[in-house]
Amino acid sequence: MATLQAVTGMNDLLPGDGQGARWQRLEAAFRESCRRYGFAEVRTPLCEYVELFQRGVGETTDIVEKEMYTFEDRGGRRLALRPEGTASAVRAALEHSVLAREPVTRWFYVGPMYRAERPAKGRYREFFQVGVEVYGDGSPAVDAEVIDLAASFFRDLGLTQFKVRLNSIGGAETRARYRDALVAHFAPHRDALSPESQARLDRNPLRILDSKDPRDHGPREGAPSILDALTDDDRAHFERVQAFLTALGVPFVVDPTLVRGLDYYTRTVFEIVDTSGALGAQDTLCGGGRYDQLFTELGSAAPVPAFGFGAGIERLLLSAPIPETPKPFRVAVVAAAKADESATLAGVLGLARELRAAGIETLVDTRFASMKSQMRRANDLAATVVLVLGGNELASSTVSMKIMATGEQRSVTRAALGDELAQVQRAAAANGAP
RNA sequence: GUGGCCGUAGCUCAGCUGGUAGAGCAUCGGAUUGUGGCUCCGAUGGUCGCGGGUUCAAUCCCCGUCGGUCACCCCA
Repeated sequence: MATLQAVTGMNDLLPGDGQGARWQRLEAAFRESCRRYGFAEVRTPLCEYVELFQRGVGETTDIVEKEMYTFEDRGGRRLALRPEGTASAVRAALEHSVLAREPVTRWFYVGPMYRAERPAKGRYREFFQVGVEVYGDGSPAVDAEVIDLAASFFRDLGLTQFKVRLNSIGGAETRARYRDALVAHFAPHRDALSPESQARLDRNPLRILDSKDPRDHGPREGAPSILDALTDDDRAHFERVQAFLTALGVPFVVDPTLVRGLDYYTRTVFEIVDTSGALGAQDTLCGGGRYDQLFTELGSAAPVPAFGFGAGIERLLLSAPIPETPKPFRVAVVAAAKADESATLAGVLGLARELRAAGIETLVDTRFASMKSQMRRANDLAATVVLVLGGNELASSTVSMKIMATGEQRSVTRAALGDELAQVQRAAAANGAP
């Protein structure tokens, strides 16, 4: 390629393609949900020491093993672009002893994440996530409340076709037991498994369960369910999560094969998948769960229960019918190109500054181009009103005010302009949407 | 990372069995010498993704490469 281009899998968002407003509305809706549920924003660097993700997300996960952007800084330190948000947030909470100051921490974040995967629809190398985290409260009520937050946020975006999938992978004891049971089940079928799953059998047998390779379907028949391996405590926790969700009226389906690809999860795991088909294979809108061991793994002396989720903005935008924003009241000031250029443009700038100081969105056309051209541009930019300033107007301290919707135009004195515009704005608001 | 499909004007695309390119929209100008939208007329705009090969001749066939897309993998 002769011309410079953006890095593979990383996108520009340009004004005018209609997407910027949708991003802003989505983020606003998320912040509003977080406000209602009592979460506050945390911002962390998008770069961390590699070790954080190795210890936090897990050495053997695909994310850490083959998808992380890592590099050395000038001091030879090993850094990584964050592949997800939770490890950084926990690091920040620990580093600043946040839980020494409050019993429960509720954070949300919005920002870019980086994974060097092959790009596809709804999957990019730089992608944006929103997410929430709760630290310090191990109650199953937190699990249900946060899942409710996610579902409620999605409904606010106008999403109706989605499904909450829920599972419990228990704590360390449960997982050790279940791992043994799984290995015992799959070992006799080892040769029938896909090559990937044969490797998983040794490293992370749980992942065989959600393999989509048809070769793994047969051996999977009759495999033990993790739900049967839960300890009494883990089972009680899971049952209470379900009871709380039912009480909240959040529909969900329990799927014992749901396993997440990050090592830090314990007990509750969930994801919300899009069922509209708008996303193809990348149908996971949001994923999360409980990670009661993560603080300890990152060096916390005391264990801290934690729960959270992350959701992909690009994917939400692909399936959310976020409506267009209504047209704002907007004034364009235009120079009649017949008078003296400097005097007229000075007048245009002065008038525009006056309007802007009054809080009115004001566009100027300083090209000193033909009236036709300027009017056309004002129309393209969806100006509600165009104010024309030329030799005549300057001489008489007036402006020509044209209301674009009706084509009506009249001369208005500078003194009366404020009131006249306010009147037009009221009329436009009355005519326009809601 | 593996496989399939696709890369032609700013955008969406057409281009026959190989003979060096077109439309619509957009942009600019004019019809309307200080007035938008609709209509009409005109203009600008392309190393046919890039590199190599076959051929008298390649947008077209072959190979490579870059990018996109779909599936797998994985995941948000």
